[in-house]
Amino acid sequence: MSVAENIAREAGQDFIRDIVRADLASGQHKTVVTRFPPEPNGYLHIGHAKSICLNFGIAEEFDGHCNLRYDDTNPTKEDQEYIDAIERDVRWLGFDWGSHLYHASDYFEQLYAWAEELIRAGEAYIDDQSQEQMRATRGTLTEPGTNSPFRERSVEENLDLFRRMRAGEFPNGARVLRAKIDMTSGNINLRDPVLYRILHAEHPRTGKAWCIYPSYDFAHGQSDAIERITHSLCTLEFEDHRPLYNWLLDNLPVPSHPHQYEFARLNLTHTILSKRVLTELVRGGHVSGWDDPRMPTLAGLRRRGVPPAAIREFVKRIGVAKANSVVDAAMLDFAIREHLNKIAQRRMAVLRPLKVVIENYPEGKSEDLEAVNHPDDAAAGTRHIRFGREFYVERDDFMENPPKKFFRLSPGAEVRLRYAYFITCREVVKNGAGEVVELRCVYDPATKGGNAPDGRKVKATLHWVSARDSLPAEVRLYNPLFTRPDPDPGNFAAQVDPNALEVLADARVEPALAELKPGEAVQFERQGYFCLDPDSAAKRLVFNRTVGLRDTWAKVSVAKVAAGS
RNA sequence: UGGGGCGUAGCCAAGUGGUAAGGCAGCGGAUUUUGAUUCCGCCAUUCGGAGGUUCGAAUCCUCCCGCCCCAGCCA
Repeated sequence: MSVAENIAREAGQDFIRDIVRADLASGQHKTVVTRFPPEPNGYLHIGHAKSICLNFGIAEEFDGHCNLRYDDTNPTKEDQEYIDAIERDVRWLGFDWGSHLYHASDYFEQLYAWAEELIRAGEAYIDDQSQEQMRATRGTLTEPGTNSPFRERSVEENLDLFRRMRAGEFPNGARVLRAKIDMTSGNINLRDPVLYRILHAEHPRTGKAWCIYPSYDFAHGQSDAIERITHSLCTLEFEDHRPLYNWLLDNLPVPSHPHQYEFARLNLTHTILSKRVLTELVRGGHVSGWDDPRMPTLAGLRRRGVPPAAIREFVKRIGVAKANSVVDAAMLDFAIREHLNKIAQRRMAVLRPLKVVIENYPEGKSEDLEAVNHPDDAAAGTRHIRFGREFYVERDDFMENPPKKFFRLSPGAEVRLRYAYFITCREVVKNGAGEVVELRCVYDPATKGGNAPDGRKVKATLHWVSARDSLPAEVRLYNPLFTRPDPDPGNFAAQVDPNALEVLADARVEPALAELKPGEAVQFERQGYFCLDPDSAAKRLVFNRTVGLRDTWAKVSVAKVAAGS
């Protein structure tokens, strides 16, 4: 097997790659050219990641190239902010369009010329009907439409009107250019679709040069043809547009005839992948912004600490097919953990501190202990952590009246402090309200490092931080934006989980964390993977939880509560 | 009810006439100074349903059922 074949096989099998492979094998195409064509009207989300990985991935695997093309045909919805964000996010995901950056707006002049040709050929006409009239004469899903009274205008009149539309003589909505196809077609896209509309709006790139703009259908296929795209990949809802896509390419003197193929868009449980909804989430203040770590946007995932490689791996695992589906968010979590487990160094941090005093540890004494940075990677080295008489453990690691199978601290129980000593809880100190505020314990000096010379075992190892040397920090925990796995896009606001963000303001972390670099992933042992949030400052560390560790105990304890034990 | 698609395990998904890959989740068990990781094992006699063709059908044919998309001068 050749290297290229190996790579292609590695890349996985899906019906689109099968088509590409077949086209290359048959000589139908010598090279493959794809494109990722976002409209700059919002931020990219993980659904786009599927498309990006598909388009750029295929180009890479088959030694072709992929264009980044902005489908910027509707200036009323587009913005430079989105253009910048899209480039940043595609790059971050790990893809490079090289010099192949294009815009549908680059082709406005050519598109206009083709529209005139269509008019000259008698294949398009100017319709003066109002939007309401057009809707009324378009027919319904089951009834055919009827021809516009303006359908038989002369070529001369159509040309004159179209030029005057361009010249700005008419207000928005006064007239449109329509293709003359078939008002009785079962496919509504073929019932004389609108090709150009009047929009007196400033375009982020062409400014005020135009007041008429091509529709998606008139721009997309021709842009593909201009760029000599070989495989134009889009989502299922465009299947009905393919006949129109082909009609236009067949009726215009385009330089190439690309083919459109459709695949199912990504859906994920516990979130909504719709630009409309995400935009409303931001504008309605339900989240802090497009990069809120609860958002499924690439910017949000990045801020949460999700590595781009994990997203690419996730996309690879979910495959590409035509069946509508909803992928379990647990699959994304798995891909994130899998990657982070390999690269993240381990540190100790106590999210909800509970003070512990070792009564038989000399007052004022302290010692340095060695801790490994990564259990499976000796090259990651070690660091020193300071142990003393007083430190903090996780509140959840202590229970005064533990249920069966609770291995952690409780009165009389002995546990290991990671890298330090075995300790036994002797006394529980409570405040006036009856809340546990401190634990008085004793340690076994012979267990230094965490092993007992007499071979006795302990069932739990706890993480901890020194009371004197640890640093205060804020830790932000993120849960799914929606509690229910299948939130309703029509009623999303009411379904946003108010507890999706949980802020722990009094966490304590080991001093080494002060050196963590922005964007660097770290594992807080026994808790999960974290990263520094941009809100973090030298005096005030702020961490985001990217994803928690698998937690078998949490499942067991929840089951116990449910069972009433 | 017109047109276009899609139904393989709880979820994603291979499979294209030769006797149901893989992953996630789940469940057991081993190892473990993270209840993590790792490792091992289990998890569809059946492919939306019913007929038919065939030595042989998830794959071919017929009918039926279910789900998704389309009636923007959005993309």
